Amino acid sequence: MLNQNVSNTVAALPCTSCLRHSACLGACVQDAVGAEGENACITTMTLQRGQPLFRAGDAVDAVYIVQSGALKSRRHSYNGEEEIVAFRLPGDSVGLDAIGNREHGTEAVALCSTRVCQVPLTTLRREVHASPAVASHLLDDLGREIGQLQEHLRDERRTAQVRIAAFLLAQLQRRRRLFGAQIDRFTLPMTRIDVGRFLGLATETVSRMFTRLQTDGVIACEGNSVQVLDSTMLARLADVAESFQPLARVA
Amino acid sequence: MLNQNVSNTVAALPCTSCLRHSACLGACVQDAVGAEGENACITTMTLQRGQPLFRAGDAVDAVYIVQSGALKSRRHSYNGEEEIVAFRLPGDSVGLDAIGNREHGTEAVALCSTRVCQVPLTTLRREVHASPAVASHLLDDLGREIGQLQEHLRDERRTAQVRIAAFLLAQLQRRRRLFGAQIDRFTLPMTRIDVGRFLGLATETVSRMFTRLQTDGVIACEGNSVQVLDSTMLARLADVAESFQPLARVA
DNA sequence: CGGCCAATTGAACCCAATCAAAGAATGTGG
DNA sequence: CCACATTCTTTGATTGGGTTCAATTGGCCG
Repeated sequence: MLNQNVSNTVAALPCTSCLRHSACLGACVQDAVGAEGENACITTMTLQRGQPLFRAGDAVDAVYIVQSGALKSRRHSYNGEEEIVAFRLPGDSVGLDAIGNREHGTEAVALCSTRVCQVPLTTLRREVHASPAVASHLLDDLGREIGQLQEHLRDERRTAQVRIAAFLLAQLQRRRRLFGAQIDRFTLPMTRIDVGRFLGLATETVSRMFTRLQTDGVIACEGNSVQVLDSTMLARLADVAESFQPLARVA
Repeated sequence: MLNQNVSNTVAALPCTSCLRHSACLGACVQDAVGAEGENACITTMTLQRGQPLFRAGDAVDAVYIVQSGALKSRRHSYNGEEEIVAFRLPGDSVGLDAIGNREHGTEAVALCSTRVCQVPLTTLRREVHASPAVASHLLDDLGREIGQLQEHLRDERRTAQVRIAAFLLAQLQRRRRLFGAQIDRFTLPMTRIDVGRFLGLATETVSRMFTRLQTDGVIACEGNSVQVLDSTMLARLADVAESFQPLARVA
């Protein structure tokens, strides 16, 4: 969509200009480092659509935080097909999944014009020891990463419609957390193809589920802009849809 | 199977008696703490089959390392069905997925008589700051946790037979890494039901795939003891089975 | 022995993948 | 600015793999 010719700029912008400052690992590191080390620590860069932040096999030398835009973390299966492991939205850390490794196992690609904040790994490792706040923040982000993956595993047993509903809700919930507005109307930064490769569904199935949700009056969408008309029904589809039975809790 | 009446014993055994000492996070912490704090730091406990190490909702106050036996990390879906997130084998950390949270989101249950080593979270957090080795080890274990979850996500697109083959290989490879023997013959600590709830398959499908692998001469199994007859074929089923096509690598 | 649980096998059904094709949207080059 | 190319999206028809339902066997334990 917005495919301006923005080059891969690296600037020493102050991280304090970031909207997500309070919840940002990078900002936390910067506070620990102190103002004097500002320029040596945090840098920002802008990626255009399709541009990789890092590739699989690249050395792990930094962690990134999304300031605006969106990325997908992906890898390729043995037959060469794209598998999307996670979408990275503003406030998310990128590259944490390679911590403990020398090389990245996945690659991160911008879905649209995207600004990220870079924290060198040497700085991060140093501050983990120096600052309890940084260590705590890092563990929080890692825990979030694990939690999201575990949540994603739920999809294994779900039907296509439930997966789509849960996916939309996840997008909603995360956006609700980040901002405080635009709850019922937002724009998906990823294509239907991306959604399919994230959820393990064929593109056609994704499309069909979107149209079904539309005909059922749950959502209205035009292209990638989605409006939630009946959030109650959407939540019911995502959660309770599986438990219309008396639901006896297992001991 | 082996369901002796072993009670939940807590003893101050020295961690050095553990076979997996070199690769164990707990041992690493103990080295950092020093010998004098030995008794106050690391304790071991034995669980019998079905006994929980911790439950969902429990306060996160320790991390555990499996010394012998096996556990499953599970939770319950909205309709009350068991979802198995991971199996924990000797050398694995248990409870790391809740780091960054106050409460456990999953519960860990022993699959058989199991001995685990307990590292209090206060000790761990303290040593993360004090010892670079502990910090590095912790990040390694967290990275492994994330890597396993990402690997598990592959299953989404795979057929039942490929899932089972990959599952057996994962068990094999991990056991091969841990010990140095029993490569082609081993005993699965989990039931077919557990395998199904881990892989997102019906129990009947798991059973069918096992019998198919048997009739194809890939494995021979009697109960939970599995013997791999044709490891090449097993690996081909798990990996290459998806790419009998000319396989054009995506750019 | 009877009850319980795990495992196995068969038959019918169902959801999602696949194949096929056309339309919409976006970007490119003349 | 328009024609063309490419990618994305949508819809229909068909197929297939896995679930579901159902029945049977075998082991373990009270």
